[in-house]
Amino acid sequence: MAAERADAARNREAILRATEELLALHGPERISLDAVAARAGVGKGTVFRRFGSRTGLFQSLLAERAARIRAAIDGGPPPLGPGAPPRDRLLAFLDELAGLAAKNIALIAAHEQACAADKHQDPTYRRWHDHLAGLVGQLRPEADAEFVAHLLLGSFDGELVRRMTGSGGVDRLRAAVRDLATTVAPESAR
Amino acid sequence: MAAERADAARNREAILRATEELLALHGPERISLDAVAARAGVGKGTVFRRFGSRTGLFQSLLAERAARIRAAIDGGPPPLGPGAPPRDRLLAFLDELAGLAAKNIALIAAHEQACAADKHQDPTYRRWHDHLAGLVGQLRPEADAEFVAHLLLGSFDGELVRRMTGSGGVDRLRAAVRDLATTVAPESAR
Amino acid sequence: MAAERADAARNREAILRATEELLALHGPERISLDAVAARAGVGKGTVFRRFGSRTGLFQSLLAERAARIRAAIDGGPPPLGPGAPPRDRLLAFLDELAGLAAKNIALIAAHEQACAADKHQDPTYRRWHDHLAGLVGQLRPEADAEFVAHLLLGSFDGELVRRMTGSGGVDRLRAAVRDLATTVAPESAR
Amino acid sequence: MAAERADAARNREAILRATEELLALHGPERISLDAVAARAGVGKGTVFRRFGSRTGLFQSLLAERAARIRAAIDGGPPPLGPGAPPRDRLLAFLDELAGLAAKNIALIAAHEQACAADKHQDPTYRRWHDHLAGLVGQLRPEADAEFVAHLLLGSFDGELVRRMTGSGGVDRLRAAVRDLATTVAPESAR
DNA sequence: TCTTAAGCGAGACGGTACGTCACGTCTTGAA
DNA sequence: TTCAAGACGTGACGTACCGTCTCGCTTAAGA
Repeated sequence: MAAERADAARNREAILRATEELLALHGPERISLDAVAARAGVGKGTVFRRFGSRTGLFQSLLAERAARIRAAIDGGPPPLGPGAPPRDRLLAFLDELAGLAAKNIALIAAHEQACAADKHQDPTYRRWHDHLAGLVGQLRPEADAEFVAHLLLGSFDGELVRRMTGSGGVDRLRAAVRDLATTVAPESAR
Repeated sequence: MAAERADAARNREAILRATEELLALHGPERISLDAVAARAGVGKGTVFRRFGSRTGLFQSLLAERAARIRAAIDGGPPPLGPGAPPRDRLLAFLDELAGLAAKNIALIAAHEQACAADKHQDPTYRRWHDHLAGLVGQLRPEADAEFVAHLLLGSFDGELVRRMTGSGGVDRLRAAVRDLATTVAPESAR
Repeated sequence: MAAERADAARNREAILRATEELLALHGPERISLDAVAARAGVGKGTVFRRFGSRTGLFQSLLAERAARIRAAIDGGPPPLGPGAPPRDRLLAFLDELAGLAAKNIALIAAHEQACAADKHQDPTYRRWHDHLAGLVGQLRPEADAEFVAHLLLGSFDGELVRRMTGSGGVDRLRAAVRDLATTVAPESAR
Repeated sequence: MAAERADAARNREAILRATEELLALHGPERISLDAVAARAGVGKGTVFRRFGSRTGLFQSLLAERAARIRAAIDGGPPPLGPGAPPRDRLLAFLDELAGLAAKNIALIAAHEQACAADKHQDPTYRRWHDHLAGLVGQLRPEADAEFVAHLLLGSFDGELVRRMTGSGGVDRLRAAVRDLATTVAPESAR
């Protein structure tokens, strides 16, 4: 795999930035890829070459936003990173996701509508899910960890996040998620 | 309000049946309303006259499928209906939903993609949510009942249900939901 | 065949007018159907619904421009219409075409590039060709009338017309065509 | 001007041969330069470096096919070459073109669609046209030789040639062209 | 039973956004 | 350092499908 060409990288960046700006301006709805291309100053074909489809574009953008969390989980310091007890990691991770979701409501919403049925195929979602399932498996071996992990991630559904932060701010979301995690993994566990 | 004309009722029925058949045949993806209209043997305008939009069509279909549950909740015998302790009602309700979801995966998926951001506006969803939130509020007054109710309903996300029933059958889903409910509302509660 | 809907007719007209205007403004090259749609104030889908393709659009426009000639040939007064001797009809027809071509260079050029290999399928071209072939067949029964008719229509090739009228005006084209016709059908014939 | 490098010449040849083969295989339509490059076993950039554009490629191929005629006209033996009376040269030249066209229908068609509006700029076409115009000018000084020459070349339009040879074989085309030439330049002339 | 108008059915229509295609360019690596 | 390979940028094209609109017909209520 050769390195990405310089112009390709530049355009990739421009497209992602344009998408962000449009999300900020118009909300998640009806952001046409034509508009993205126009704002990025590239042709529409370029958008499709780079990202394959509407789905791919939003997946890439989400992956970018989530890169920091990903790094922290894989090799960062505890409690997010490896080394801390599972319960602490779980709480820290969900708290981190809550913060991310609250700051990226529009992106999350757009991502959801674009990815639709492929939600479970999205690399970022899978990573989060696998991480969660691993922790839940440790904390509650008798539970259906895969199922519980999906449900926990349901906390960051776009519409739900909008409602929660709309009345109560990010703190309401954080508290609710924390309470949920505490229920799933009571202090007695580990 | 005059009674629905005989032909109108007949067409309404034909459209719902055609939608079901297409869902069964092709899965939830890409069922165009043109196809629905064609299979129902009616014009496309009729579909929109009856159901308003793609969203409305799937909402109506879901409402139809959920009618039995609705009746049971509102006035049926315990434990689903009024009268039983909240914890029993919760478990019974979620179990009922699991059965419904497992039998209507394609419809659920189509409903999700059609309703997208309006999910929380759907009458059936709202009814389920309000019912759940009420029960959760009784069982765990300190929790964010609204939030928890949404999370619980996340169990019946189309893609998730497909995965669960795909490996483990409806029993896996039922067990997981039951376990979840038990966690949220431990026997000690009430 | 039901009558064309009122709005459809209005849009059809708007699209044709927009095409004309763009042809007049930018010449025959690179008139995108997006631009046509935008100028006509309709969606692109409408253009394609009405005219099927780029080819169909220009064919329709040409047919419109040629309608007068068509009517004159089919039922107008001599020498263009029926009744006059073939030689007179031939001369009159070619003269008429020369005038039409000179006034519609941009359209002709666009039509050519759009229709490309389908040139012989175009209804207007076919009508002209058949008319010419009929006359030639009468005037010179020994000749390959079909072939000659195509050749004569070659006089109105966009690029050629541009060159002829560019240096010599429409009169040069008219004279050359007349001379050609005289050669093909000398006065002695009929 | 340095001699063409050996590999460059080899590539040039490979590209022309690949183009011919694709023309023979798929007809004139939709031969993409990507396909040409792939079949020639070279990169697409090489095609463009050698021939400049799609237009240039087909022009070069046509020029190659027409090289024999070109040599015969410029310095070959009569009646094609210099020395014969204009009328004989005209007839011989058109007959030669008819043979060439009949054998290269696909190329001619591809050439036309590629060159489109630039038809008159093509070196081969210009050479033919100038040659014809010269002869016509001698035979019929009173005629618009430039115009007539273009018209005569219209005999070798791809679609027309296809039709003529399709029903009647190359002989029909030859006869029609000969008859045409006889009309333009009757025996009495010169 | 016949008339009539209100509602309904059918599908043509308008529009938006998507993804494709193939041309011509340009960067990168190899000779 | 020059040239080949092919990844890249581009934007027009045609398509799919949603929701609207019009027109002709059916139904049901009144005479």
